[in-house]
Amino acid sequence: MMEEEYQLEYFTTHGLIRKSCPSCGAAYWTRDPDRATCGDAPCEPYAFIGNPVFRPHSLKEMREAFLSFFERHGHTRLERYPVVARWRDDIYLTIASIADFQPYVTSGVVPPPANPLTISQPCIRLNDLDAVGRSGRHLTLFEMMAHHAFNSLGNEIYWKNETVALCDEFLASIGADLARVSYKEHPWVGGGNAGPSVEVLIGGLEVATLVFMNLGKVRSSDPPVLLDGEPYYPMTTRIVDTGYGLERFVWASQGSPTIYDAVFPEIVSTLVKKAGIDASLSDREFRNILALNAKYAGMMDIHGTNLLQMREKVAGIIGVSFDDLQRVITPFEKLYAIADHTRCLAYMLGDCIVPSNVREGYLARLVLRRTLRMMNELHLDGDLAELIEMQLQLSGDASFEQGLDIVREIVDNEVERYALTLDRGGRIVQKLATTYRQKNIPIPAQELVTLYDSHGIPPEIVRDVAAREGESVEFPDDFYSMIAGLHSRSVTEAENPHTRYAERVASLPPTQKLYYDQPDDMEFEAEVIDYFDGIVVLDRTLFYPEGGGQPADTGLLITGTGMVRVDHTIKLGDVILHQTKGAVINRGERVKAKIDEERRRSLMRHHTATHILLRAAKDVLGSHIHQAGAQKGSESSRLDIRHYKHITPDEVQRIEILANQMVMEDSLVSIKWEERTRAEQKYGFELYQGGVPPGKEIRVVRVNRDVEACAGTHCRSTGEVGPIKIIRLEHVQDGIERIEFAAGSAAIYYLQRMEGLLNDAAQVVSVQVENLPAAVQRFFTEWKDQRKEIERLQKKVAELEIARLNIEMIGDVRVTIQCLDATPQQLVNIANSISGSGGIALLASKDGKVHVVVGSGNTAVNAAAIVRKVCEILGGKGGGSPQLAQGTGQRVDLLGQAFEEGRAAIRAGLHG
RNA sequence: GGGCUGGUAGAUCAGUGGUAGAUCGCAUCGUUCGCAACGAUGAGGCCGCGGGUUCAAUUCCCGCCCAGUCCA
Repeated sequence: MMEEEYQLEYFTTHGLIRKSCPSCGAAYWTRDPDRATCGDAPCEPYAFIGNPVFRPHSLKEMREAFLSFFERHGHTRLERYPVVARWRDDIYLTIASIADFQPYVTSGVVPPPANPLTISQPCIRLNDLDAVGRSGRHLTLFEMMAHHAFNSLGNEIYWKNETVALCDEFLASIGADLARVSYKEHPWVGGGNAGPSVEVLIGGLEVATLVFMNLGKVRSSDPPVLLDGEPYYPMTTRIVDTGYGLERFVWASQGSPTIYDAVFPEIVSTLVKKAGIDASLSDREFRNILALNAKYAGMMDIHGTNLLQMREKVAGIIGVSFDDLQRVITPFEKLYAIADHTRCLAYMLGDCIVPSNVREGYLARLVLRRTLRMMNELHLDGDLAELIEMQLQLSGDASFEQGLDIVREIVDNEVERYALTLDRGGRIVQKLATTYRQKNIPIPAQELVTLYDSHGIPPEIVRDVAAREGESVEFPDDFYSMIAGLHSRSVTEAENPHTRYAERVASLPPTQKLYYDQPDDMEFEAEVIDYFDGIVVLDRTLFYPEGGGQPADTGLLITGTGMVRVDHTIKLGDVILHQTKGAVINRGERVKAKIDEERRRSLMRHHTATHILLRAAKDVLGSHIHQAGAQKGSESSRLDIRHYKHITPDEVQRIEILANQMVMEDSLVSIKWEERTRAEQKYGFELYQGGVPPGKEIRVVRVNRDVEACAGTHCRSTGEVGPIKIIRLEHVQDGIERIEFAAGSAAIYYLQRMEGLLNDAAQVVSVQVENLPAAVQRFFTEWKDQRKEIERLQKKVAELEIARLNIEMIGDVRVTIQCLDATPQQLVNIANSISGSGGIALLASKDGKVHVVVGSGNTAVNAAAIVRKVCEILGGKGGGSPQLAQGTGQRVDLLGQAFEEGRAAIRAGLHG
């Protein structure tokens, strides 16, 4: 980045000079001619610890100081956005204040909600998860205080000089000595944009970054600037993107050993007490170690793997043994991490994330389980829900949508689930440990992979459990890459089969979309603009193209010479393609068109019903209910929602009743195009249920109390929807429940079909429908009882049969060879009874074919061998154990001969 | 959406191509003033559902359902 970008008039007129840091080489601006380094870690240790650089502020005081300062200086204060970036489909969590305004405001498509503006935006970043609690400064959730100015041609707000001036003035307003502040030059690149930026440093701490976004990836006539080898071009919109770390300001204002002590003193002290380490805090030496560690830990670049090296270094610097440092620090690290994680979870859950194994829900679960593990390691009794609730209240943030009771329920749910997983895991590991101890080898790495991949048991836990069983574990360093290898597969991307038409379609004028203005019309006339591969392009159409979960319309085109069927309609850019079968159509021809009315009306009913059901589900289940997908059909439709447990039958009924009440209220459905930012402010991000539509304006559909951005066709009023019947519930995947339903006539058909099934079933057992459950229950019980009775009787019969059997003695062994009138099961019973007392039985029964059973109580005679021989003669097969064997054969007529062979074989066995 | 693991008695799980098992729990009896413990006896199973292979399937194969888990 060019040096002149940083030659600000403000710097030169306010006595700042440009210096170069001997440690890192970076250029920086300072008022202090004697300053030695740039002032950033690791060039300089934290100087503010024990020696604050601002007047003491609490979190709340600092936030207010910032926002009101910028309000006084012409900025409009904005409410924070949710930590889940629901207005974007490229990221799950809000990672910076500027993320609130991407992509449409930053690209200039949509005007900003205010200009200039100020905001304190809670952001979540999980990429340094391992450093949280250890480094003394990392957080999963932090508030990025910001002032933004969006400059465009003809609308210049302010640029670099004013930004730095505001920064200086704000720092001074909270008590900073400006002589200690340095501005470090630092070219910024991120998310397809770039520009010069300065880092604001004081007391060794970077407290803010001022970014001047003026480069983008959109090609222009200006020469490109190369950054990291990538070309960037000047933009017409230039954005002041500042980020002031609220927590860092608070920390620097208090000079506490770690950021955690400054930011959540209440939680930290609660946890210290709970963990029973409050006594050691009064020990001076102990405190000293903590403070020194904090001071130098900040200088180290922490990434999980080299933590131990870092610790050794710190131990060396502050002059204690590695083990002492480790012993003192470890519990505090965990405790700090818990303090941080619970606040992160409070915002995640408060902003309605549902923990699950997908998307942002997975991230919430990740943080939650990590917190539980650390609580467990510190032997913290007490429930997580309580801590999170405490964080929610301490935050003083009134904008959480989720109710406390549901947050508690979700957390308790997750805690219980994790306990179950670990419990189950513990048993599996125990079993494995026993197996491998017997073999006298350690548990192999492959087993660890299976345990983690299939059962979610992390190897650390396997090691612990195995150790308790006195068994060691083979824990390879590349464990997680082994896992990654298991899952690395090329993702086959679904290709839109119509993109090959893109070039041809690009030259065509946009199709006029009649279906929006005339949702009730089903017939129209139009001119054929183009015709190729059976695809008809019209100048205007009522055919709704597939999109937003609503299937395409079908229908007829009537030409001068005949009729053509439209099977499918799709949208490609601004052009709508009608896919046809049948006759050839000529360009320029006028056609009459007719949509399949019943189908379309049913689709509209189902679509409007989807909105109603979503609202009803939200009312019944809680404000975390979001649409996770939907598919409309003309027979039935599906609505997938995010929810943390299974919907109960009782809840289904309540949702159904509520939905139908909204239908009966027969309120008008209102549809209007609104400017994006305005709509977001008016209705919130609940608007985006079926994905985030592009563009400056969005189509806002209001159905009763539900308001969504939606491009589909809808009924005029809720009354037109007709009855809504939930058909079935399905658990699609963790955290997502599917509601399948029918609306209008489809609902009636469904009810009729169900009624028919009930009637048929009732008729079979000859009872009234009302009595069906009781009758079926009775029959089932009776059937079970009778089965048992039959079994008992068969045993009895077998006993009687045995008494009547012909017994011949071969040597001193009792042998029975006989054909009986009995079931195969009975034969088995009899044979068993005889072999049980040392005898040998060769039994058969005839029913079309011959069943043969041999029981042998004598080791000299192998029952299976006898059966094989006998069945072979009978033209069949058989086998079994030496004690009992069975088989069949077709040749009933050869039974006598078969018996003789059998007798010979038994005799041979006994005499052999 | 894809991969993997599992589904057997009320619970936890063995097991097997040829008569379904263990432990705990439960019931009854015994021992005891009573309880725990102990001893004896017993009840309790569509071996998830549906197909296929086989003389024979709880067991092998395919599909589905349910639960769990990892990765997108």
